[in-house]
Amino acid sequence: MAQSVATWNVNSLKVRLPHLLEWLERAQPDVVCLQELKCEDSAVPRDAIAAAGYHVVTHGQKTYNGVAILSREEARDIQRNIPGFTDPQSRIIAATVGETRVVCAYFPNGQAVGSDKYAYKLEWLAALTLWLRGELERHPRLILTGDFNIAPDERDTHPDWKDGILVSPPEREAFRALLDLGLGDAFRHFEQPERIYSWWDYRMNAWRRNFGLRIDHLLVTPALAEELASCSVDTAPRELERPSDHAPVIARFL
DNA sequence: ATGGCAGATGGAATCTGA
Repeated sequence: MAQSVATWNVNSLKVRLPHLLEWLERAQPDVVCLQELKCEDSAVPRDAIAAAGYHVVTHGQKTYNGVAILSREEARDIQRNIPGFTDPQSRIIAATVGETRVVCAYFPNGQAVGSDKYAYKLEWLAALTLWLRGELERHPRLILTGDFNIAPDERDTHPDWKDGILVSPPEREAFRALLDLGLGDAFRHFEQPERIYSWWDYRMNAWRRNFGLRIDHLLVTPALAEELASCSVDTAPRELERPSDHAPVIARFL
């Protein structure tokens, strides 16, 4: 099986490619789920990814969204977006790697509580949950990972973070509904230091103040939870020049 | 401190992100 699975919202695959390649070399993940490629499938730098030792499957989109799964072992049974949920935005790609079903997701942001985009976010979350209920019956070894755009509870926000989008009760209830399907938060499977986040706004000197949110997650079924060895945020890439505003999160298995 | 940043598009100003 995969020994490690990571997620990283790269905020433009084109701009972040050097960071990605450097990180693959250092962290040596077996599976990497990427979000916000911001490019079409035809613009994915496949040669550079192959040279780094990874297969890649993508569900790209021009300008916004776009997701990919990189894997040491070739991915199979690839699915794009949620069946039966018509969505012009490329937010999901799922595939099987080894014995593990990997669902890579870029959850909608929602913009502001009460907005049209917020309504879309909640509809999308409901469709995702309904779909996953069936997927979990077929795949005892499943990992749902990506940029959830939800900070699950107060531990996942800087103490000064006020209410609003990403932390509203309906969003947190939707996150809870995913856990209620039988999934566990890999990060919370372990004792963790306080104030660990995965995203920091480019503005406000947020990174230097650690004014962040933990919104990038890996949720696993019990069969995978039993094999978890660690789960941590790797903040090193956030220190680089022209960083993504998200840091990669990686789960390692026994 | 919720802005003032960053990326894409297109070739300036606007949209989106979170």
